[in-house]
Amino acid sequence: VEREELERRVEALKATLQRAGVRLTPQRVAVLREVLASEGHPDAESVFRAVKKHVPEVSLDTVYRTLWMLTDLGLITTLGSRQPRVQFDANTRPHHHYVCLRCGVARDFETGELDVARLAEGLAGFGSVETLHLEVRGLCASCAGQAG
Amino acid sequence: VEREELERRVEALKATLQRAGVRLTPQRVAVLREVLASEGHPDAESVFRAVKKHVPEVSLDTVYRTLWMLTDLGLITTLGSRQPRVQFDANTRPHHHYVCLRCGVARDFETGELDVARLAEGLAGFGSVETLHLEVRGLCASCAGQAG
DNA sequence: CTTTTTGCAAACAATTTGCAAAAAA
DNA sequence: TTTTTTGCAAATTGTTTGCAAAAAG
Repeated sequence: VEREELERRVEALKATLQRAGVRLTPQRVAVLREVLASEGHPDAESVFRAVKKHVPEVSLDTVYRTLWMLTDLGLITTLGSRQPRVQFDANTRPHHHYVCLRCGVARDFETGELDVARLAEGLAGFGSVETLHLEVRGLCASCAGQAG
Repeated sequence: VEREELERRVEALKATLQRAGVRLTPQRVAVLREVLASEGHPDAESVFRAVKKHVPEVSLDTVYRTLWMLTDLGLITTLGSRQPRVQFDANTRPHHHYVCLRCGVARDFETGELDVARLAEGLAGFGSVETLHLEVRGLCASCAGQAG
């Protein structure tokens, strides 16, 4: 991401946040600039380190708060499931998971959609392909029935 | 899973473990029976509660140790990535992740393999489909280059 | 008997929270 | 000047670890 394009995205995000009624503090602007500038998939700590270079008095919890706020607004996402505990799975057949965004329940399903061989071919430049994990998230029937 | 089929699986697993040189303590047998019996995707705590009914003196850390041992042997798996920290992602385009099993580096990729509409159709019984997250795990080129 | 495994209690690491002071609107 | 946000420090939560006693082979 080149500097000019980055600034364009920062300004766009700032506008979106203001429209959402979010106060633009220097800390928040610094955090969002760093996430947008990050090539990879930074954790809170590394965003924190990057932000501190420009706003030395920032605290780690503000970085967390800002990152989750951006996530809640759908402006960034997180890798992996957001379940706080490890979940084990004794199903040894190849399968995938449907996870409810509200109650967290996870159900197994199988699909013929994924051609492992074709995927592995496309990803050959990255490395070997050992396993595939498809997670579909949505509102489960039971949760959809309740208000919300 | 009916009782008879369950016992068959328990015995099969016990045999596998012995072949792997693992000592069959009552705690371990109870843990593996509970994981096999579990319909869903239990966390360590709920396996712990179930095991305690039969082996009251069992401790939570033994449950963890046993579950991870089964995982290491490839006999069960875990849901979600096993990264200890949340990773944020500012890439707003629909994309998927290739994650290295050794170094944990995550790279984005896109694919035309997944037909969201068709998937949503197949999963209609579970609930709505909001997002898809495909995670491919393997050994990245850089890690494959090193010994191991 | 020798080696591994257990239960306990304490340690850990990532993340979250309560709150008074500081900053935004 | 009213409301939100911050930084700090302490709390919380899920998981792991060191160790002496107990159990497995």
